[in-house]
Amino acid sequence: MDQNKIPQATAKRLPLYYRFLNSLHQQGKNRVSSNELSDAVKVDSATIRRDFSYFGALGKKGYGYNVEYLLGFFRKTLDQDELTEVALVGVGNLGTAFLHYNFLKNNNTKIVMAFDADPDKTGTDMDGVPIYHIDDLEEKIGDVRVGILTVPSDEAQRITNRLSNYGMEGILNFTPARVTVPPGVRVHHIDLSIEIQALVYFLKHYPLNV
Amino acid sequence: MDQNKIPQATAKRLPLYYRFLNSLHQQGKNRVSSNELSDAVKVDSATIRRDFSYFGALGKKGYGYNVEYLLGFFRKTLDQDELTEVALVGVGNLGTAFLHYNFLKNNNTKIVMAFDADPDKTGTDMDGVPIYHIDDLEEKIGDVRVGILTVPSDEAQRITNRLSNYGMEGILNFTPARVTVPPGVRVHHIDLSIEIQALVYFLKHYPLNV
DNA sequence: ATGATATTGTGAAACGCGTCACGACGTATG
DNA sequence: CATACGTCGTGACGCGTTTCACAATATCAT
Repeated sequence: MDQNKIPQATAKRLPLYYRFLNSLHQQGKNRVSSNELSDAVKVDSATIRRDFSYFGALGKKGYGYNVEYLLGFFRKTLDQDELTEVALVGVGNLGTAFLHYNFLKNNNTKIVMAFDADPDKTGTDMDGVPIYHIDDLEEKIGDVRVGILTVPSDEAQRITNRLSNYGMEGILNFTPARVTVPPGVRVHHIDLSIEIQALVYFLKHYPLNV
Repeated sequence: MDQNKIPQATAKRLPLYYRFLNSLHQQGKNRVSSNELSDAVKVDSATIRRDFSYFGALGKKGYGYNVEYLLGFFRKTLDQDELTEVALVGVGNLGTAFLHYNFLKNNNTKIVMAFDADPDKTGTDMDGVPIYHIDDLEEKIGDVRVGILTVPSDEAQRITNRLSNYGMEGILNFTPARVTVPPGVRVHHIDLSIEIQALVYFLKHYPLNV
């Protein structure tokens, strides 16, 4: 587990690099410099070089990085070969957006089932993903260890309890509720309304240097 | 503009505090300590105290914070900023989720118009927000300076160009595309697929200390 | 009143991260 | 082969943020 040394900030950028390297590869490019990459992904080139350097010396001075080599390396590092199954809870608009989103494209995660409380939605498929009733959560969940929470916020804690009681290890919480979980469960919050407010706040108070 | 002194990290937490204080107030609670608050919003209590301290001494030692007083204070601090109007581009599932979301609740931003390329959607209202055709963007946009981008990713750059040509200052980009903008335009990226991959990566490589 | 208890506000230290700047080293060219 | 050039990898620095830890001070109970 020597990857513990990789900074979290770097880890969050890896999928971005991977995705872009893939598209480079498809374009037939087999060489790329940190500067080109920087233009494309909008990350400072020094940051990119430092990020890569955590994995060792992947590039060649005076040349850059070999796209194919880098891709192969990241594929292994990011475990792109093993698929992670994900369950989605709450098939509202946001949940539906996720279901329609093609997570398999350059991606190692797949939504394999969804849950909702609305009987009109349950029993059906959406883009090949079965939608079960929320009452059947425990029965259907199986080995899935990662969940996406897109339910109304007053349901968030209750559903979270059920998920974590059933061995869920990671939850991506899109509700504004700050849920409490037992130790060992990792929750990431994405609070859309806060993101907008933050953008507005920065615009007003932290003008870009132009 | 003395809020320039407030750290960005603090600024991003303010809406969170405000939202939770509101719910405390509705529960009739009139006193809260940084530790209680910490449990609820999952932010270290020392961080909360430091955040509050940027606004002066709001609490009482040995007692905590008076909920009503704190609320009143934040209301002035946050809401004295007038309402910010936002335009949404791309009324797919994700865009629809935003339109249905009540951004006015404890919030100083409001989506006032939306755009889409689908003639079936344009000309109608959604929760009181008019949906115009994307071709009328320049004509309708008016003074709006903040945009939410929920279009297909291969449209992202083109729409971004049109928005920034028309004086847009802030863009919240939900597409995976990393768009290029003129100087002076601020773009925040929220990349849903990266968020999932990051969660999975952390689960595998950064086990929680249990 | 008095002592026990609770909780703030904040210096100071620790941390994580991004950026600069440059030596090292490989490639490209004539 | 020699020289010019390009690009990496990284030591060092600095900034913004979090966390520690505790004096100061208020409350609470008797």
